[in-house]
Amino acid sequence: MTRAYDSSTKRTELVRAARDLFYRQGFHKTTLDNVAKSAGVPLGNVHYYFETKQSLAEAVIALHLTRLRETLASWEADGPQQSLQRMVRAPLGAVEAVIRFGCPHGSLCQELGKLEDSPLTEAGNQLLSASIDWAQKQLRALGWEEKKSRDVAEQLVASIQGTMLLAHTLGAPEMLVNQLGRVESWLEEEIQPRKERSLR
Amino acid sequence: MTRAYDSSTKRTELVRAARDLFYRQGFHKTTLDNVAKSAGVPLGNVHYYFETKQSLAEAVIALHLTRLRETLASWEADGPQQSLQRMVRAPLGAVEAVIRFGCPHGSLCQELGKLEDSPLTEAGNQLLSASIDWAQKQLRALGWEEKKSRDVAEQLVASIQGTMLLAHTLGAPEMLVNQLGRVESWLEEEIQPRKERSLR
DNA sequence: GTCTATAAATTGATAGAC
DNA sequence: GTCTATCAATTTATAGAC
Repeated sequence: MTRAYDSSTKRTELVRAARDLFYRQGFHKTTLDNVAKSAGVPLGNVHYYFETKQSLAEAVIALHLTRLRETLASWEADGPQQSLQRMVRAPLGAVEAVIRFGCPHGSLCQELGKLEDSPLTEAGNQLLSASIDWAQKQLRALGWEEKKSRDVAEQLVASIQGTMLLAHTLGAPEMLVNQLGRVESWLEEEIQPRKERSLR
Repeated sequence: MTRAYDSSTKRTELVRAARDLFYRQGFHKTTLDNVAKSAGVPLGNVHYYFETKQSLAEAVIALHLTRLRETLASWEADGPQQSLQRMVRAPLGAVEAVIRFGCPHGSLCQELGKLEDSPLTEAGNQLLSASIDWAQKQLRALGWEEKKSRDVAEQLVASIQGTMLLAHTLGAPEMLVNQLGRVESWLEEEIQPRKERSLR
């Protein structure tokens, strides 16, 4: 079955369960039995919907991508600057999860990036490039040139990702809040520089 | 055997091999057989030196920490500002590895951070906190106050980590070079602000 | 200390009944 | 389509000879 959208409840439920478990335990540590149990499906039945664990992972990434694109689009209502601010603040909407498990996209990319010649590696990088491209688009909408908008978009996503990694590793929610605030201030300054910048 | 330093060639060789494989393949994907073969030691012999895979991982982290502290100390010769510059530039000394496998510390922390109540999680976070603490020490040596030096040290390490994650995930060495250059510029500006900052 | 052989458990994947 | 039962391979860990 190769439909882009599958109405099968069990298939959908398997992908949802896998996405959750891959986030909380990592891809390699999660077994098909874990996924099956979490989805309320017998182990053997998993292979009716997904030939291999890898193809299940591909469906998980596709789900991540769909959700991500929806989320990014939903941030665009009030103009580019507001959009970027929402991106920076997004992790604050799930502080506890970020502290316990890190970034769902970033941690998955780390893990999949170490596979050799796997389609999963390629699929995974879309999760980060989608965010960078979107951030660049916002900066372009502010009238920025190609090169500078790309540079700042990359720096922005890197800062957010690095902040989540640190706060997760050190188990420090207050660091997440504080450092995302600093990223936000930095971004504001990039967009609207003041000649005499006062310390906040 | 609980010696801090063990002259046993085979034990040392096992830890070295494990460190390398954990970096290139990840912790969960690496089997004890992989480690044994890479170290030139029979599988069964691994358990003479390390009771469990976890205790082997603890030794790997201890090795990382020892090396990291040596490296950080080696950067301190020419004053705080030079020290921090060396930290930012450090990934440039291993571009290919960073692109293929990410940051040895960051990727390990991501993976170990998802274990539940494991001593490995606690051990892993020292890899990042050691870098933050060291960076803060350099800023303190520049006369900075406690709070601001902590904030900037965290932001610096987060930026470097995020940059490595992005460049690794997207397989983009030029991004690593370019963005680390931007981090360096940002850091210079933080340390020696110019009233009228010219675009570089 | 070092090694071979193998146990014990896990896990991705398959077969085949219903 | 759904499920049970199980295979085949892998992998952590142990036993015991040398």
